[in-house]
Amino acid sequence: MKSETSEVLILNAAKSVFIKKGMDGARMQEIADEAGINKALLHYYFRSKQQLFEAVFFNAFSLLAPQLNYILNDDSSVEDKIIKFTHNYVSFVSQHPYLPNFVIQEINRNPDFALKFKGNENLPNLEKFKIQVNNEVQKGIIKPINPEQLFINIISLCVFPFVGSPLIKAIGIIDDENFNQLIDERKTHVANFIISSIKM
Amino acid sequence: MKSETSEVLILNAAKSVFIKKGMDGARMQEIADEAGINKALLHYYFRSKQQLFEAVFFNAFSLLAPQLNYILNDDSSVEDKIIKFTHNYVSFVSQHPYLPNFVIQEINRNPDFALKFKGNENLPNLEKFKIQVNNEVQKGIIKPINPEQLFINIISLCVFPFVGSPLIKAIGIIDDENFNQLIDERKTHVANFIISSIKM
DNA sequence: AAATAGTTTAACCATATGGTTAACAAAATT
DNA sequence: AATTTTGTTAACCATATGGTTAAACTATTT
Repeated sequence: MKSETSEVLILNAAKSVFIKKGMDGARMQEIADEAGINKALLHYYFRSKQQLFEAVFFNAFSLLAPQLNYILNDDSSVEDKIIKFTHNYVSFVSQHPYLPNFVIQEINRNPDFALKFKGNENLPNLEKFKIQVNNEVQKGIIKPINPEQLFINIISLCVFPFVGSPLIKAIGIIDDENFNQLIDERKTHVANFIISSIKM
Repeated sequence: MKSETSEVLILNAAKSVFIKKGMDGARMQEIADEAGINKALLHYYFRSKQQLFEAVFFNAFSLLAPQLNYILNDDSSVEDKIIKFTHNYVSFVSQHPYLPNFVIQEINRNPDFALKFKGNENLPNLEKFKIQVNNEVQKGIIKPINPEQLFINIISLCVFPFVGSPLIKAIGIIDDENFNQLIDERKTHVANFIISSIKM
C-alpha cells in the first residue's frame, strides 16, 4: 500500500505549515503543495481543516506533555530531579523550539482544547512532587518554598527563552549567534540557578 | 469634532479583537461590530487591515518594552533592582495578561516587524546592567553569574506564567482560582527566589 | 443660506479559500 | 480476467472576506 506514504506526507506538511502559521494563517493549498499532492487528498484522509489541525496539534501536545513526567514521577531527590529535568527539557525544546509556542497559542485560541485533555492517561500530576518538596523542606534539605511556585519557576526558566526568543531578539538584547550559545549554557545554568536558590 | 471618537472606538475594538484572535484570525467585520460602526469606516481611518493591525501592535509593543528599562537604567543595586522590577513587571503583566503572548506571536508570524524596531529610541539596552552585575560579582556582593542569563531568568520568571498559563491550566497543574493567588504571591516570590540564588 | 469639507453608511466587487464532485488510475479481491 | 475497493486528480462551488464606491448625512466655512 502506497497510501500510508501520502498520509504521512500530508501530516508532515501540515505540521510544518500549522506550526509556522497557526491554524488561522495556514492554507490547505499550501499544505497540499508542501506535501506535493492534490488538495482534495487532504480532505480524503482528513475530512476538514479542523480535523487535520487537531491531528497535528494533539501529536505536538503529546510530544510536549510527557516530558514533564520526568520530574514528577521519579524517585530521586528534588535536587537530582531538577538537574536531570532541566538539562533534558532544555535539550528537548531546543530541538523543537516552535512546539511550546504553537501549543500555547492554539490552546489560547480555542480553550475547548483544554477540555479534550481531561482524562488523558499520561497527563502530569503534581501531587507527588508537592509531597516530596514539602518533605525535603521539613527535613531541612531545601529552603521553604511553595512547590507550585517552584514548579512554575522550573518550567519558566526552561521554556520561556524559546517562547520569548522572538521578543528577546527583537528588543535587541541578544542576537542569533549569541542566543544559541546562551541556550547551550542554559542546559546546566538553569539547574545551578534553581538549586543555588533552594538549597540550604 | 466627533471624528476622534470613532477612531478611538475602532482602535479599542481592534485591540480587543486582534489580541484575542491574532492578525490572521481577526475579521474586519468583527472589529467594526465591536466598535459599533460600519466596516467602511475602518478603511476610512486606517487604509487596510495591515495598517490597523500595525497601529494596535506597535501600541502594544511600546507598552511592554519600556517597562524593561526600569531594571536597566536605574542606579540602585542589583538586588534592589530585582525587587522593584519583578514586583512591577508581574503587576503590570497581570493587568495586561495577553500582551506578551500577542506580541511574541505576531513577531513570530512576521519577523520583519523586528526590523522596524531597530533605531527605536527607548529600546532597552543591556550594557549598563551587564557592567553592574559584573561589578557586584567582582566585589563579592553576588555570586558569579552571566548577566545575560540572569536577565533572561528574570524575564522568564515574570512573564512565562502568563504566556504559558493556557498550557499550565490545560495540563491541569493549576486551576483558575489557584492561578490568581499564585500570581499574586509571585510579586514577591520571584524576587526572593532570584536573590536567594545569587546573593553571597 | 450656500458651499465646502469631513464623516458615515449600504451596496458592491474581486478574490481567496475550504470543501465537493465526478471521473480516472491503481490495487486488491473474486 | 473481471470486479470491486482504494487512492488521486482537475474542475468546480459556495461563501467569507478585505476592500471600494457612490451617495447621504453632518459639521464647518464662506
